[in-house]
Amino acid sequence: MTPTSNNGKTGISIPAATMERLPRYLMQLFRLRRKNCDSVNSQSLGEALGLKDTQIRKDLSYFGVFGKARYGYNVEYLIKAIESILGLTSEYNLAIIGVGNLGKALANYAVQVNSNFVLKLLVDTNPEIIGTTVADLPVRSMDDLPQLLSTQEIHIGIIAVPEKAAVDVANILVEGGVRALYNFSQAELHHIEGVFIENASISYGVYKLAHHLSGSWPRKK
Amino acid sequence: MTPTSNNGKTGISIPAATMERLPRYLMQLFRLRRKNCDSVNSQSLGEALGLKDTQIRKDLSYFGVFGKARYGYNVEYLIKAIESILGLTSEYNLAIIGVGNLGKALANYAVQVNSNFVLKLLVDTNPEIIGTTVADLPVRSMDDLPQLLSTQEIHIGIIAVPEKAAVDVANILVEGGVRALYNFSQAELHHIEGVFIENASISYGVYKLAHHLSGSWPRKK
DNA sequence: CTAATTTCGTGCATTTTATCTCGAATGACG
DNA sequence: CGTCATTCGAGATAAAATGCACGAAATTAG
Ligand SMILES: NC(=O)c1ccc[n+]([C@@H]2O[C@H](COP(=O)([O-])OP(=O)(O)OC[C@H]3O[C@@H](n4cnc5c(N)ncnc54)[C@H](O)[C@@H]3O)[C@@H](O)[C@H]2O)c1
Ligand SMILES: NC(=O)c1ccc[n+]([C@@H]2O[C@H](COP(=O)([O-])OP(=O)(O)OC[C@H]3O[C@@H](n4cnc5c(N)ncnc54)[C@H](O)[C@@H]3O)[C@@H](O)[C@H]2O)c1
Repeated sequence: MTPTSNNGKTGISIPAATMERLPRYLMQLFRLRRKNCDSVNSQSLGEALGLKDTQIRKDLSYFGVFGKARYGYNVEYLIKAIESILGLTSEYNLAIIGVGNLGKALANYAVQVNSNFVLKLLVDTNPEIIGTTVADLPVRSMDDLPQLLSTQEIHIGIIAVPEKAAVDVANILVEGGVRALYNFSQAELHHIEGVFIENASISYGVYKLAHHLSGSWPRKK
Repeated sequence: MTPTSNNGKTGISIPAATMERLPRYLMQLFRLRRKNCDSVNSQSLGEALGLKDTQIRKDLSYFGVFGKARYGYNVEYLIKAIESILGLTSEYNLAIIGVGNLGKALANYAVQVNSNFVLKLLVDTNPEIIGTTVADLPVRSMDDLPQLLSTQEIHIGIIAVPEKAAVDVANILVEGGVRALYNFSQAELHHIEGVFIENASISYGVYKLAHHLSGSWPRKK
């Protein structure tokens, strides 16, 4: 059976909460692979992620049988399976708009995360930044962006510009055919038909920590 | 009644999901304040955040009565109320360890987010970075960190160093009395008794977008 | 003043999610 | 080769979260 098959469970809708957890499983599996672990059981995987073992088994069971009794899950196989479920079978081309501090950090980070994400384009307006090389890519001018988008397909546009420029940048990307935006600016990007927008929110974590320090944040088991 | 009071609902435990949403409400309220909106109703707040209006009313009702019929919620008052619930009444001192690209971005960002977070300390090991000024603060040497932590109280330690240095940095911070860590490195920080650890996860968002592009991510209504 | 209308707050039904439980499969070991 | 311990898979059950529906409060209009 291929990792993608659903083990005959057609029609069953996967809980959204399960889908949200899959990337976390994947990251932990990558860590295990780096440590040369061949297999992992639901209990230790759960401990690493702060989840109950039954939670993990149930999540994975929605997609078919991946584990073996008395052994657990094969790390490599499970990585392939989850990548397949998440649609990481094909490559995704990334463009980062705004190569300031955050843009640079993201550019360097993007190449590490997963080989399915390929950084293709870095764009800025600042003449001092245009032409420099970041993460082995030249920074291009914002003026050329529409033309660049017509030449190569960009799947995900990462917006790392100041708040007031974000909406304009988003529009240019969408006009150029980009269907998924990852917005790091504080701007509020309104919903655009047919475009998936994900907002990064580094501040939420700080709020959580503050609340923890101030009293008792309700613990998730 | 003060915004902190619980309207007589003592003993009722607040759903974890509600607590997770409060920071999002707060961010949206900040946006509205910047646009000089005085009031907002549950419906428009819900639309902006992709939530049902009833969800928002229910969440807020756990903490008491904040709204008025036919008017909605006073933005300023609701900000104060949520800040109070989240423990943002006192100030929190931040230290950023690792002033590379990400550290710099976070330093500049931290000062914008909320005046309750005060960036106090920037630390690095690189001699070329030590002594430079970022976000109006001098970058100090990592060697001095233990001493610096004994001089001033740091509430939240933000870790923006390479993966292999992260565990050491975490230990030094904890030994220096820091009780909350915000980890941006890919390292897995094991649970430390009495310390709250929050892991940033920029990659999850990209996985989500990839899955969306590859098929149909289960929509949250 | 009264009626119409908006929008809140909340009890309760529904839906979704997490956890418990246990049979079955697997491999270790004598 | 049979027994035993372990770990999975998944149905049943419990818990949590969501969303509906309606009464109450507040504002506007006539
Ligand atoms: N979401 C988060 O958690 C988080 C964290 C840090 C920073 N940020 C945000 O990310 C953004 C960037 O932060 P930064 O620290 O890198 O700022 P920065 O000023 O260092 O970088 C912004 C870059 O965008 C470029 N730029 C400006 N207008 C542009 C345009 N119209 N098109 C293309 N490029 C343009 C600038 O030349 C600059 O290089 C800010 O909005 C900041 O608030 C968000
Ligand atoms: N979580 C995310 O989404 C995300 C995004 C981008 C980067 N990152 C991670 O953040 C980290 C930093 O990224 P970056 O792009 O800023 O890298 P960078 O190399 O530009 O910066 C790292 C800085 O840490 C300093 N440093 C190294 N060892 C140190 C130590 N022991 N004590 C103090 N400082 C030390 C270095 O001198 C350097 O200035 C990396 O681990 C990267 O993977 C995470």
